[in-house]
Amino acid sequence: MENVKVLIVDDEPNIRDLLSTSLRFAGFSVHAVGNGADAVNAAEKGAPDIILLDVMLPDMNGFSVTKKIRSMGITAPVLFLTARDETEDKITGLTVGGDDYMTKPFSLDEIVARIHAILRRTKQAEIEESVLEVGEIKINQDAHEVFVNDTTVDLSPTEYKLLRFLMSNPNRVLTKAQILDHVWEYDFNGEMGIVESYVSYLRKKLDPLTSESLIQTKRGVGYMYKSTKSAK
Amino acid sequence: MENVKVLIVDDEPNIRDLLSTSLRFAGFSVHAVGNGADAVNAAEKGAPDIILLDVMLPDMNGFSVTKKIRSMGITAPVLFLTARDETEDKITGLTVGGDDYMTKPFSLDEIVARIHAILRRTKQAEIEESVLEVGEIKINQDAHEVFVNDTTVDLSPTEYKLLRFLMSNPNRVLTKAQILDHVWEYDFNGEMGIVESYVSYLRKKLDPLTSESLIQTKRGVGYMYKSTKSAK
DNA sequence: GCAAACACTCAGCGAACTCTGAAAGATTGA
DNA sequence: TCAATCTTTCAGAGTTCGCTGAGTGTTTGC
Repeated sequence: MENVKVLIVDDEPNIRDLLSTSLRFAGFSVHAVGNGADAVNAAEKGAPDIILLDVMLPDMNGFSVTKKIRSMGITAPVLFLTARDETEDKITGLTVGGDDYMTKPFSLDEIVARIHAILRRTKQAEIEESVLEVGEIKINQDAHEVFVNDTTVDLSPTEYKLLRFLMSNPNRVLTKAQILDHVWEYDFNGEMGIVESYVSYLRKKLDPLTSESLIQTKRGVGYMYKSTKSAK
Repeated sequence: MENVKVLIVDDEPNIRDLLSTSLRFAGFSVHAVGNGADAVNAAEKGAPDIILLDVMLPDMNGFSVTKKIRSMGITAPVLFLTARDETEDKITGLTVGGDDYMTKPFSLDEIVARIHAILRRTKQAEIEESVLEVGEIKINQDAHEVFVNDTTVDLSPTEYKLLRFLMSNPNRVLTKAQILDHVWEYDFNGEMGIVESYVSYLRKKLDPLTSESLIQTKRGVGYMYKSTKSAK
């Protein structure tokens, strides 16, 4: 999946930085701009594979940007970023074809997952796997389904995101701060105690079905999802 | 991994010196500045591989510095240094991408370990190994796990740090003062007796599993981790 | 509009950890 | 050999850390 080019369009520098840093680290090639005109320009010159587009821009709205881009023959899918209170129909009107949308504030892990999902859908002949299987647990990311030894487990959205983040970093200690930054929305400013709570919830649901406790506590450091099979 | 350039940004001269000396000794190429403006400048000119950045600076805070640096296209990971009591609220969003944070006061060994971890994560195609194996003992630094002849050993955080420090200087006598300076936080003002205590704890856990006592006492001098097998 | 599910906070308990001091043991030099 | 010094070990006080259940407010689905 190497060398996927992402174009980020958002007028808030904070969000732009957050996304740039985060997606670059996730292995994407990133270009970020702050308004619609630049976006059209960058889309033409940069040939992005996917576009993250804020719906509310200073010069033109996301709908106009998309229309302009599409009229130029650019078919890259668009992931719209929209405030939670935008009207439902306005959003649905935007998401045609391979497009999708996310409401602000989002969590970084979720954004990465969504991008992968979109790329998977558009470039269908893809090596990318939507199933994440580590140890005894299997996650179907398309269906948001979790299986422990082929038994279905019901998880709340937050529990699901937490588990997915832990499982995508097996055998590596993740600090509560890292977990908070990736799983919770970027403007969350509560305490880290919530991570403990959700780990507790997860264990209560998962442990009865597994042979050993899969989420380990590393006191003073953080948590680790353990997979005995093939370290690395 | 040679010739890694570290940029240190802290307004307290004591900390700056402490870090400079210590990191230089650890094999890094170091440049240190005392305020945000100089930091931005040095980041541009010096092309550092990693930046140690105090969150509280006289002229601008660490986030502004990061933002400015990132907007200049510099992607070097940042290790934030922050006071322990400003953690909770200010820490959110810090561990994005390859970035990380440490609370003051820190221990020097921990800082070095953290820098290595970050470099390992960011430059993924790296020779750097997260596994430290000397003699019969093996440490997986990602998982914070210790094995003696493939048997897991549970260590407390301090025991772990002490062992790691000893193992990273095999066949070399370390004085109690050195150990205190590297393993304990820099403002620790207790007695050296604590080193003796923790060596004792370590031996009690490790010796039953090894063929010979691995931590040797050099009376009147200090301690040494012995490795019969070709050091280095 | 109601009930169920969910997100989050908080406080209390128990366990783990850090550190100190003191006693017992080992080593050294005279 | 003896005394002084250094080292080891241990018990215990004080603290921190993590887990969990109870409770509140919010969202979701019927």
